[in-house]
Amino acid sequence: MDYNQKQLQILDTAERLFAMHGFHGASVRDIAQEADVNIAMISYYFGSKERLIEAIFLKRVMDVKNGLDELVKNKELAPLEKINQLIELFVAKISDRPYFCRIMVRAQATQEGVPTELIHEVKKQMYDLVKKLITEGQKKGAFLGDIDTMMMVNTLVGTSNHVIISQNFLKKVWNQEAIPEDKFRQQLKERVSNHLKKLFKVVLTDER
Amino acid sequence: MDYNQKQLQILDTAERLFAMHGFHGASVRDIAQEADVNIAMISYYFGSKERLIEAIFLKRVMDVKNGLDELVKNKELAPLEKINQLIELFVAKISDRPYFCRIMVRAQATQEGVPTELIHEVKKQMYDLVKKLITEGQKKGAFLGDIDTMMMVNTLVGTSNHVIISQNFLKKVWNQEAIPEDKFRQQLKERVSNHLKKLFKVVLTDER
DNA sequence: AATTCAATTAAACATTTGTTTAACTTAAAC
DNA sequence: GTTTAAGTTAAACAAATGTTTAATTGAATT
Repeated sequence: MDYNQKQLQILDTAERLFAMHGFHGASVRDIAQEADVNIAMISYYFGSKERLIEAIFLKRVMDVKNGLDELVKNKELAPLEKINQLIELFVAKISDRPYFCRIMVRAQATQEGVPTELIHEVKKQMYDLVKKLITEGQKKGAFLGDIDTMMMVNTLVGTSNHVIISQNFLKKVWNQEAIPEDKFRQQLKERVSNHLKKLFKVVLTDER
Repeated sequence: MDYNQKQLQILDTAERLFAMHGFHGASVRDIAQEADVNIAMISYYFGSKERLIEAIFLKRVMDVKNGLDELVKNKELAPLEKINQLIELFVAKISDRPYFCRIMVRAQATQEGVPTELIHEVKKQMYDLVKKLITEGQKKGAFLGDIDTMMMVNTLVGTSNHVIISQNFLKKVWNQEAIPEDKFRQQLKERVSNHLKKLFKVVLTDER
């Protein structure tokens, strides 16, 4: 789907406002005003508010899906290296799109007029990929046998999401309110990435 | 705060509807109708919609806070046992209150007219407690030295929350749609609890 | 029995909501 | 230069929103 400048303004603004105020909390008037377009343009281009958020989901979820697909291609890596790449990719994706991360979390928490099938599809893909990577590692003798794969995915996704959505709190509690926003985000991204890599390593293998 | 029957009806219904549709997605009319009370009773008892959700937060958050306070009292337990108790308590609390868990997750993801200070307060308490428990364990030589405490809390809270809010998805992907809701929830609760206990043990200590 | 005050109600209130309309502009195609 | 169609606009639409009002009920207290 290729969007023109005005459509992109609407999509970006809507993503931000949906993330910060929720689907029903962000009005089309707010979106139109902040995106600097006439209200009617939203219906004109996207049909309705529902279809607008659907467009946002389609745009972003496809991005994640494609990222996962690409990851599968790399064959010659060691099992743990593949896991590490997955962690890095996933953390990077949601760190770079914190607004969409918030929308996703909200969408999972409820049934807020959101394309549930799309979410389930990409989550399923995620689960299947991790399962495959861990099983492969086990067959090669690199990973231990007794592993709750599904819960490991929950830890990966849950930890990453939680760090993103509670950024403001972490900044406060960690006494990092002085440093600039971008720098803090970058630090957080690396820190959660390293944390998860260590976590998976110590759980999946015998080493530290 | 002691509420009468009608107030409790309102609080319970509002909690459920706020969780499922978001703060702005659940109208006071919906709440009044499902709680089987007149609309005006909500303003009469709680003042406004804002103050209604604040009352919900106050009710539930205090519950968690008190639970954490009690936990600190137990002194004679081994370091890992204390961690295990914390995990069990936390998982139990949010498993038994899935609606409020959803509201909390939404509230953290955004700024949806919610008492942010209250949330930050109880989260801070949680962080401080884990920090204390881990530091104690390290001093006693039971825990390893190189541990990212803050990220461990994120993993505990993030994983637990994520499991609760994506229950429906897990049920589907795990092919457990046949078994009754209560049984499934109980299974999930024990599974995530065990998963986190193993995780913390293998990260904090040298054993498995 | 009269008084008092909390509980309860239906109706009304002013805003805000998402969406549509109909007129107008722009610019490319013929 | 005319035609065509997409882009753009302010205004209007009905419906839904949170809150208040004013009247009524109920049951204790005096």
